[in-house]
Parts: sequence; structure tokens; C-alpha cells
Amino acid sequence: MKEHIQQLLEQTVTLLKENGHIPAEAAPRVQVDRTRDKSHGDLATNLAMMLAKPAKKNPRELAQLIIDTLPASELVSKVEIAGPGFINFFLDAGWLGKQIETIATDSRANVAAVAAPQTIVTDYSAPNVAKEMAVHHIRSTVIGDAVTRTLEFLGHKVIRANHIGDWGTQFGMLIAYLEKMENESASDMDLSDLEAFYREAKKHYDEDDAFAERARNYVVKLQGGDEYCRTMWKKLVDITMAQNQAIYDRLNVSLSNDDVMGESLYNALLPEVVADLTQQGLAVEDDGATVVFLDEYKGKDGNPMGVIIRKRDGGFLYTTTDIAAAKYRVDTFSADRILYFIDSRQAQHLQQAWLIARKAGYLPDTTTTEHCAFGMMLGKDGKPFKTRSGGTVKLADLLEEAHQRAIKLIGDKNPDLQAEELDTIATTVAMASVKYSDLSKNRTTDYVFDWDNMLTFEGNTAPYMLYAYSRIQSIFRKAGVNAADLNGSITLEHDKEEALAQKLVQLNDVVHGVAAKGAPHLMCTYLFELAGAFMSFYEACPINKDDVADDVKASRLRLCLATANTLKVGLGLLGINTLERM
RNA sequence: GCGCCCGUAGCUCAGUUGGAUAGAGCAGCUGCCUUCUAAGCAGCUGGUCGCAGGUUCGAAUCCUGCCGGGUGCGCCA
Repeated sequence: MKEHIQQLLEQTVTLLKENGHIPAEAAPRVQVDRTRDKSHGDLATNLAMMLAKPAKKNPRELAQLIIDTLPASELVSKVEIAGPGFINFFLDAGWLGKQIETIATDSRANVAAVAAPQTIVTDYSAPNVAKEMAVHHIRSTVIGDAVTRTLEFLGHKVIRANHIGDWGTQFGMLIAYLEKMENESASDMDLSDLEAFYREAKKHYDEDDAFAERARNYVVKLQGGDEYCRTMWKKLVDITMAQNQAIYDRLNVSLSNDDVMGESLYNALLPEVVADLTQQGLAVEDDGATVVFLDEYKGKDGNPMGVIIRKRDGGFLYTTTDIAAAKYRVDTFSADRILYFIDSRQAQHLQQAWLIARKAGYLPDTTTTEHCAFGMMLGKDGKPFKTRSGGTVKLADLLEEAHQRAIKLIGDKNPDLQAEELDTIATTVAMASVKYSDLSKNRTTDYVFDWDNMLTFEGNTAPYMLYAYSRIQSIFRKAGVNAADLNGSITLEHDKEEALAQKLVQLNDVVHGVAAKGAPHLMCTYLFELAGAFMSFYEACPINKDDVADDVKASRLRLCLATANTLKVGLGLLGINTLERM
């Protein structure tokens, strides 16, 4: 919609240049904005004001010239000049109605796929092996998954990269402890409590010299590809990822085992990357380590900052892994974009790794790397979100608490609900609430986790959105119609009908916005406005009432259908399921 | 010392890569259920957009300098 108006204006600029009204060298960025005030139409552009100076014309005069030159369009019913030189566009109600008819029945809610699909790698979730997923993993996992779904929906080829922490010196200790456990109990060991496992392994490592010696030995053997160590290591990875998969499934996160591309995947590349960087003269020996000095960054002494890519003992660091990963993603997938959904604290580290990869020619100019950074998760007190005793909150525990709270929320309102159905509804509401409250905030800032704010029907929350959807389903049941069978044209006469329709046609712009910025909160803001527009429409425009004419009723039912479909598609892109009743 | 992020209503947050009178929700106050789910709707109250300059037709948004908070910076990841 915006794009269409933009194209019209670009054509206009070209025509005006040909006529000599605008200097040929002027290259304005044609901007079309949604208006805030109804009296300013539906869309507006400031083009005339931008071009006034180079064209040496009065902005309002130029605006008139633009309007006179503008090609005709079925979307636009009226164009006006306002204020200092704004051009206001009024969308045609007939066109709007037809759009809604398509939105009502199209499985994509009339969102077009992109003309030129890209190959995009999304790096998100990244839990650690031999540790349970903690609460802070939720941001990367949920935000990354929403953006991934959106990109895929638009027709891009998306490669999910779950960069799990499956490598490092701690694995010697873990293997040694796993071995000890297996020797002591005949059956396959139970790793249900990974935290305890890790803690015990560490304890043995610190207190038992023989154990520590064996652990160090296993690190070397594992890195050397020793089969026994490799098997033990794989066992740890599999057990961990099986537990994580249960969480992904519960959260409706689209990751699977096929998407695992852990740190270990890049091991073989590390020596050659270091050798290549050295050969290219980018890396040098310094105090026994291999270091890349970057003029772009200053160290504490004011000299170029040194980034270590190989330790004195020959070991590699995570910067080396990230350089190799970038290279791998370009070489293997020909990625056009690589999106990293990682904690904002790692910004500098990522910038440096990418800079090195660019200098080395691993990352061509045609591949963009984007840090979709997010802030920390804080408690209501503004401090990092922890358990009462100050420990890390396990993600599984958090989800279980959400479930219990949802049961109470729904059960209190619906005392007659069967336990089984209550449980099903509560599961959807709980997962939706936890995800939505995270997704709905601009990810760059810290996020205050507050149970009371997310599990409520008031405001920009998942329950409100799910309620709007189920309310529509209830209207269909009451009307005794199968939503899919509805047909007939849509007429927009009431203000609230038109306002709702105006919102419905914005989905396309919103989806593209989420994809471009990696910012799912744009979708949440939109859905909240849509649900609000629906609620107002619902209050003002009766449907299942005796005095409603048949054609009006049919039109409004289709408007409901378009709304339900849009909510379902939009929430689906966030990884949130809808409910037929609640 | 150097770098990055942030500062908008009492609280949680928006503000569309410079646009029209800075918006929601919560909290507080008013109305609206014999009427499609009141889990809702309509409205009121609440702002020196951290501070001070600058850029221009126009700044919460861009630039500079302060104040305040967070976070990172050579052998962990």
C-alpha cells in the first residue's frame, strides 16, 4: 500500500524532472507515512517540502504540481494539500472493501511474497551443553524464532543456526564425570538434573587431582578426535538437546535437531583460518599468542586493540569461532544476510569478529551481518531476574509457573470448564503470554519481567489478543455459519467498520517492517491496534441482532473473518497459536 | 582511559530511518451489561520527551557538550 503510493510518487518525480520543474540531480527519498489524524487522510508524503528548496519553488505550489502530475490510481479517492505542503492521500472505500474480501479468504491474509528471495541465516537460541536452558535464553529463542518465521513467510530461504555451546575445555571434566557415573551405576545414567551434574563434575575437578588429570587428558583426546571421548561427548550433547527440544516444543519454537550448528562444527576450520589470517598479514605473533590488531579499536593504552585468535597454549577463542562461522555461512550457504540474535553485551565482540572476517575477504560486501541485540531480563525491582535465593531461573520452571498462573486466570473466569480443556487452554495462554510480553517490547532495551503485566486481559497482552480471536469465533457460532463458507461483498459504512478495514490492510507493510528490522514488536503493536479496532467495531456494529439487515450482517461477518484471519496469520508469525474458545 | 546501548506520564512501554496537537496500557476518577463473551467499550486526569546549545520551514528523533543509568574492552564463552 505504502509501496504503491511511493511508486506513484517516484513516477511523478521522473515526469517533473523531464518537464524541468525539478533539477535532474535531485534524488529525494520518497517517504510515505501513515497519518495520525483522520482529517489528514490515510497516507501522507512530505515530498513537496523536501523538493521545495532544490526546485526553488513554494512548497504548496510544488505540491499542487505533484498532484497534477500524479498518475491515476484505483487506491486513491482523493488527494489534498495540507499545512505547509503535505500531500494527503485518501484511500478509496471500494478498493478497501475488495482488499478485505481477499484478506478474509487468503491463507496469507493478502501478504505478498518478496520478488527477490534472499538466503538468510538466523543465529538464535544457542543454549549450552550440559546445562539447562535458563531464563535468559528465552529472549534470543523467542525473538529469533519470530523473525525467522516472518522471513520464511515472505519467501526467503532461511537457515536456522542454533549455535549451541558444545565445545570447550569443560568437556574433559564432563566426560570424566559421566564416565565415573556410568561406572558406578549399571544402568544408563539419569541426566535429568544437568545443573547438579555440572556442579558435581566441577567439584570433582577442583578437589580430586587424579580426576582433574584425567579430565585434562580427555580434553586433549577429544580435540584429537578420540573415538571414546567423541562418543561420550555426543552422549552429553544428545541428552542436553533432547531436554531443550522439549522446551522448544512446549514453547512452539520452530527449531529442531536439524538446526543444530554448534561451536564444534567450526573446529576443523579454526587452524586454517588462523593460518590464513597470518599469511594475509592480518594476524601476528604477540607474546606467544596469535593476535589481530585493529586500528578501528583502541585498547586501554590508546594503541590499536589486539584481538587474540589463538592462545599461547594453541587453543582458540570464541572470536576465532565466530570468524570461522561467518566464513562457513558465506561459503556453505551463500548467505545474503546473517542475523545474530545475541545479547547486546556482545556487540563489540561481534563487530570485531565481522571486521576481521571482512578484511580477510570471508565476508563479501554483498553479505550483511546484523546484530539483533537485546537487553537483559530484569525483575520488577530492576535488578537481573533471579530466583529468591539469587540463583539462575530455569526456563522449564518459568514455563511451569506460567502454566499454573494461566490455569488460575482462566479457571477463575470459567469455573465450569472441564479440567482437561482448562489445561489445554491454559497451556496456549501461558506460552503465548510469556512469549508475547517479550516480543512486544523493543528488543534493544532491558526487559522487565512481570507476571502481572503479561497474564492479564488488559492492554497489549497475549490474552487480550487471544480473546479478540476467540470472540470472533463465538460470533460465528452464534450466527450459525461456517466462516469458510461466507461470501458476498463488504461495504464499509460505519466509522468503526472503516477504521477496522484501514487497520486490516496494513498487515503487509508491518510484515515487511519486521523482516527488515528484525523487530517483532512492530507486529505486536499492530495486532494490538487491530484487536482494539475490532473491539470498538464489535461494540458499535451489531451482527447477530434481529434488526440487522441480511446484507449488512453478511458484510460484517466477512469483516470479522478478515480480522480473525489477520490475527491468526500475525500471531502465527510470532509463533503463537490461537484458540477457538477460552 | 576508550567503545557501544539507554534516559518519553507515578509504573510498563510505543513513537513508522526529521513531520502536522508526543501516544497506548496499568494505576486513579466517570459512565455503559433484561442486548453477539463486561476477559470488553466510551471518556477524564496525568508530560520542562535527562539538561544546555546547534542544524532548518519543522527535532523526542540528527550534531556537539554535559548529567545520570547499563554494559564491554589480550589468552573464559
